Amino acid sequence: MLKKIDHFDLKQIAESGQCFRWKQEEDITKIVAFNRVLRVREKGDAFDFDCDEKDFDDVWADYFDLGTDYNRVEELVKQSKDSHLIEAYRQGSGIRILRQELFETIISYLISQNNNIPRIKGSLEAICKKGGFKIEGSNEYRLPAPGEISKDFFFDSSLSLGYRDSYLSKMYEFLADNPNYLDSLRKKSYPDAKEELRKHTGIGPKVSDCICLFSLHHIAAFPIDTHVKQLLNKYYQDGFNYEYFDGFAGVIQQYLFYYELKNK
DNA sequence: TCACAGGCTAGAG
DNA sequence: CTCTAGCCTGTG
Repeated sequence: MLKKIDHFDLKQIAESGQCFRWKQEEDITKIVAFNRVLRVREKGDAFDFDCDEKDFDDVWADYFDLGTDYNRVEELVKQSKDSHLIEAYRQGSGIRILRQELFETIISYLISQNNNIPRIKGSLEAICKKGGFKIEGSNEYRLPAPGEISKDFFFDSSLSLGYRDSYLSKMYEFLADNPNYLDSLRKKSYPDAKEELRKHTGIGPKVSDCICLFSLHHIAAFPIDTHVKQLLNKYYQDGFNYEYFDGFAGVIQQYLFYYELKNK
């Protein structure tokens, strides 16, 4: 089905560092999420999604954050008189903050610490394959759920997790014992969710913010990793005006982050 | 060889 | 409270 979507650029989103299970296959972007596989192809000024209307409305519209008014973000950026941000926005205005599945996001960002993107993707892929749960009608595997794996599952050097293996092991065990935990997280405010997530071994301020932003959609979250830290020192020596972007700081962070990586 | 990669923990001060 | 060594592993 064909859809026109504003502020939507597949390449920019794929390279914005939110998602580790998007794959580029020639002119098709293959998205693995919610235990499904979605193929998208650009067609002129529209996008061709290989799903029906109902699937799109039920699952993907929310995933792509179509309910958020990115025109308002655009106005905010343009009125900011922040020349660096305006340039960053010019190059990354097609970025959206995805609403990703909570469990998978927690696992992904536990792996992400002190790590690089290819290795993060490789670890996730290896975990999914080792789990062995194939997604119907595709060659992709879904992430095994808590309770579906053995106790020593992650202590396996072929997964390339390094010291993060015990973090994942603990998280899986915890969630298997606390089946309502994720729902309770979804109901919390941004500060409460951030604090709650930090109680787990392996989740510090940055990882917690990433989960809040890229899954729970707390747009005020502003994850500070090594690149954002550098960019803040470089362009915002007098301090970054978080108040001005109140409620949208996370989107702004994405524009700045994307620009920084792209022009390095 | 060595730093560093989308940080965090644990322990010292 | 703040500060930082050490941590798995792959890459250039």
